[in-house]
Amino acid sequence: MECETFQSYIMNRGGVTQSQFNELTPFLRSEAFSKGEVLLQQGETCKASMFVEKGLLRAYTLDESGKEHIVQFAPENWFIGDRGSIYFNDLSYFIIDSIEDAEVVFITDEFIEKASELSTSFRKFNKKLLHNHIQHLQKRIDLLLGASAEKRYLNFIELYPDLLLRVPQWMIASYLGITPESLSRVRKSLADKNFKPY
Amino acid sequence: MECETFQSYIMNRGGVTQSQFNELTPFLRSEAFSKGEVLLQQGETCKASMFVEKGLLRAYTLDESGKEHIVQFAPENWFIGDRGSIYFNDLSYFIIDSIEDAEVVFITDEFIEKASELSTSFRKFNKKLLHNHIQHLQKRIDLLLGASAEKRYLNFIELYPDLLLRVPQWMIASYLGITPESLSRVRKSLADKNFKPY
DNA sequence: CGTCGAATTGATGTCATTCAACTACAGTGG
DNA sequence: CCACTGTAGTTGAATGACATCAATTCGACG
Repeated sequence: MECETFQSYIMNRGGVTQSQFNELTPFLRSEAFSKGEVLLQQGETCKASMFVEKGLLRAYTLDESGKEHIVQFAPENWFIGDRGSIYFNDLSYFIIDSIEDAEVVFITDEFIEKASELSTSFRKFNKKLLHNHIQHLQKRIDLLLGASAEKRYLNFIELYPDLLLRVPQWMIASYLGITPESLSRVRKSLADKNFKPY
Repeated sequence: MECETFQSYIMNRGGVTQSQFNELTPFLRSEAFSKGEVLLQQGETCKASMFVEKGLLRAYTLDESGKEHIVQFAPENWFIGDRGSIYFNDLSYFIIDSIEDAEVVFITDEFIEKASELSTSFRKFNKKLLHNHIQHLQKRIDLLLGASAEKRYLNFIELYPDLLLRVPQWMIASYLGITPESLSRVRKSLADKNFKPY
């Protein structure tokens, strides 16, 4: 069982005590995936959220023409999953796979319920997480509603400076909703204006 | 106190009993707004989510050039609010105003907490609402990542057939992330292919 | 009836896409 | 160790989708 990162995450940030955590371990399961492996296929059902201990995952869809649309990246300490599938038993809308070798902890609804029962501060923390997630998604929508390719890219750099170095450019393009060629041109134009991300 | 719609909403769908509801009424406040009135200004703090009893609200932002980006519509039985502002005390990112004369019930976090305490089924219901909201936002992002103006419009019609008749076209355009002129042309082209929404 | 905003239409512009060619580099097998 | 192959990234030219600007029509409302 490899959940140290998750353990310290919910202990430090979620206010869960050691003894509470011990009670919760039976509900946890972790698994390692290698780069490129698919954790959730479109059309399967997703049984749990996934917490990334190590590595980097992504959630994306495929359109009719086979193009990928990356909806979310999940590096260390992030959650990822298909909530429609988890909570409404829909078939998964997203594909989730790993961009780097990864360690993942599966967080079932059962775990969340149990933890919420044991710890008020976890309950509050979880609530904040959800609201934070919603807020984040809304801001992303706002950005997609009319910001230029350049603005989206600058925003991405600001939000995920660490991912810049870990994610191939064509995936960033897909996350931004533009083509790799366009992103390349945006970067060039920024370089010409001698903009330096790092 | 005008909360009949909300009352039947959380009794029928949230499984709250009459006596539980009675205990909760002290936490509720409702208010009427007329068309065009602003309920939340950008930069204010938002103290509560709002449940729409009657009428139609919208949440939007203004960009540097003064253009509106509509992030959400909220007709009867929908919630709207700025979660960043409610839960993290940020200044509101959105402006919320009313498109039609409206009756609104203010749902404070206190109310949610109290109701969750009183009723397990409300707690579950609320959880589902949140996850449903997240799923919905993710699908919207997926759509904005690369779907054509026409596809977005068709998707809008499918999701909100009722809103088609109530929301002026330029607001729909703003929700879709295109200009009113473009939407007009999309509609024309659909009409030429003799597409009929109703 | 006149006014004002919404919607349509046309002419033109701009930004991003598409398609194709080319470079760079990493991984594979001889 | 080097050729072969495949993928990422860049660049160019042509196209296309949507935006912009301007003019006109339509319709609601005073």
